[in-house]
Amino acid sequence: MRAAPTILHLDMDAFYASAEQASKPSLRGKAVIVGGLGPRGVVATASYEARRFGVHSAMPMGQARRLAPNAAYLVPRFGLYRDISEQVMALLKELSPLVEPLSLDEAFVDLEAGEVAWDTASALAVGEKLRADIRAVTGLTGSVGLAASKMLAKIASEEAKPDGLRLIVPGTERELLADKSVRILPGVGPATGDHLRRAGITTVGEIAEAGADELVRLLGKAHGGHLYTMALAVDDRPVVAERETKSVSVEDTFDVDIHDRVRVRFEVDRLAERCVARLRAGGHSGRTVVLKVRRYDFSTLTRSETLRGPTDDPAVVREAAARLLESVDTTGGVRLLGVGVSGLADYTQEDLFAQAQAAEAELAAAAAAADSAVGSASAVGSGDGAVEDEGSALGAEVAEVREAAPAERRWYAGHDVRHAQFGPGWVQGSGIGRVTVRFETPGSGPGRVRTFRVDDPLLSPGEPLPLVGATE
DNA sequence: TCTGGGGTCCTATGGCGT
DNA sequence: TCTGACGCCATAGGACCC
Repeated sequence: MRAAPTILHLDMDAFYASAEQASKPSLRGKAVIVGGLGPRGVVATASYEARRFGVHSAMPMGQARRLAPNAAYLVPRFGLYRDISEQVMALLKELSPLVEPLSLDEAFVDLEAGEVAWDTASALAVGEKLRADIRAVTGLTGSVGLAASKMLAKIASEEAKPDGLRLIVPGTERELLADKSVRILPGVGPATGDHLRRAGITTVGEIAEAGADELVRLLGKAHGGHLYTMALAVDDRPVVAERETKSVSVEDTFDVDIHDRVRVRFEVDRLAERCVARLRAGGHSGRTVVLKVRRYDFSTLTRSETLRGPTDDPAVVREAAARLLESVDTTGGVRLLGVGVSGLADYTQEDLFAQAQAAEAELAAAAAAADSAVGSASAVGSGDGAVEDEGSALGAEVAEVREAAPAERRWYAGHDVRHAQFGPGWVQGSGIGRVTVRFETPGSGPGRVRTFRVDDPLLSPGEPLPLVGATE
């Protein structure tokens, strides 16, 4: 660990909610909750005004609505957040080549590698200037933590929130950590926290007192050992700029459980297509296909299959996922389905060759399996045979469902729209054939609300407007 | 109105080759 | 030839993070 507090952690304050408040003047100073609005949605971000009602991230939306019935509820607009995030990351890259993004709203920066800070005074100056720059460029606030290691910089930014800066002076770390809950250490979640509590350990200081052996005994070699060193405030993890993607996955939770086997199969097909689209967009191919199923009772299981070579062929992934689905009991209903690909490889000609071979082999194997299945089914006559027969009928029925995809126009709460007469605004709510729009822009004052029919021809979806005046 | 979506890492287990 | 130790890989699950 270094001697000077030259690792910076930036955490944007209530990022999604703040971005929405910045683009919607009428929401400034109000409780804003961003998240999934369906019956099974959860809160992604709550504005600080909403947190006063007890609303927080990961809370079921229904509970949030009970706590804060008058808050504004919005669907996330990742495109907007990504644009803002890129502006912020660009500012960080001006400080140092070593920038490690953790998510859209968080990153570590190695200030020493950027030669912009070498001691407490210079680090503080860089941190304050960064906060000012972020505000000037994006109109949003971020909190900055400065310390001699990643762990402590992150703890510092957490304590600085909202809209603050905190520096942990090297040498004071252990003393500072001693009385804090074990939950502030990275890697200690609800399960590990409970585990430690049952062993009589609730503070970071108690971890340090317990000793390395005891921690390893309690939590295993890797986790226990790591936690013990963290508790001593020892953290040598470097800031890593480029991290390679290890897997790509997509998943959907359904508003109501799916029971129909045909529908389940159809959704798995769609997820496989989406997964491969993302895989290809990232220039990847992968060898292992993973199917994830969450059942009606929230029990979750995964099944995976490793192919002979990496693929980015939708048909290959779809078929592998379908085979995996065969081994899962879905009676009782399915709440969530997911398809992922791991074992990623860079796309190369060799991969292409291996993929073609693997696809052929898989097809041949599948054909052989189908033959033998049909054979044994007809031999049995009934019972198991009925299940297998349904399998062969699935393909045709799935194709039919795919044709019948409805293309109804949806107005999502919070999304930008444009009205031919009234100009730019955003969807405040919709239902019963009506959509309510508030006409305002980031630079305007709070705007007026008007209601239209959902099929009003003058109303069209719009693009997010820049938060900081592009016109001025 | 119970519990999202996209990831990472670790552990246990079992097969297989040496 | 049998057996054990060992390492590697595939698979499944769980914890954690934002």
